Amino acid sequence: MRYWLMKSEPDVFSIDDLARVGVEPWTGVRNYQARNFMRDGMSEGDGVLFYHSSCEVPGVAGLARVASAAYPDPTQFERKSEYFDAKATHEDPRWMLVDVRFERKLARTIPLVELKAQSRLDGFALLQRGNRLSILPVTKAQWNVILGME
DNA sequence: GCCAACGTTGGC
DNA sequence: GCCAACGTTGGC
Repeated sequence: MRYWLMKSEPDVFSIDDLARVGVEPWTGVRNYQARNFMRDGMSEGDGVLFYHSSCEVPGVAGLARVASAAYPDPTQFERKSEYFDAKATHEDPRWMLVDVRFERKLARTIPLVELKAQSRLDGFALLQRGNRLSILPVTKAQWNVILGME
């Protein structure tokens, strides 16, 4: 089993939204590296840190699980979608996604500033310079450190 | 294949 | 709102 961090802007889709729907297809990823993590790295049952970005207190807000293998993101074929991609075809889909299942909210959001201050998280992909990826790998050790900060 | 221009992300 | 970082696009 592997571990991941997935970013979401809570104004758009928060951990509470995930709690409400239960399972959410992770549509709209349009970055190749992030796509490759979903397509080549993720397996059903993997652990997910649900991260709130671009908000008052950015940080890890909850836990989720990968709930499917990767499959083509249907929004790439929807002409009216903001995620439409004219170069994608059903025969040769360009964008993939996984389903994400709510597990639980953390007792508190663990703020980015605290993650940065935790020396045991040196090397954590989220904290590396200029990182903008919306999906990142997390080691088991990093996972345990972060949950220990709850 | 290079690289300038442009767009997006996301913290602050 | 600013700006650093960096991915993508497209001309050449």
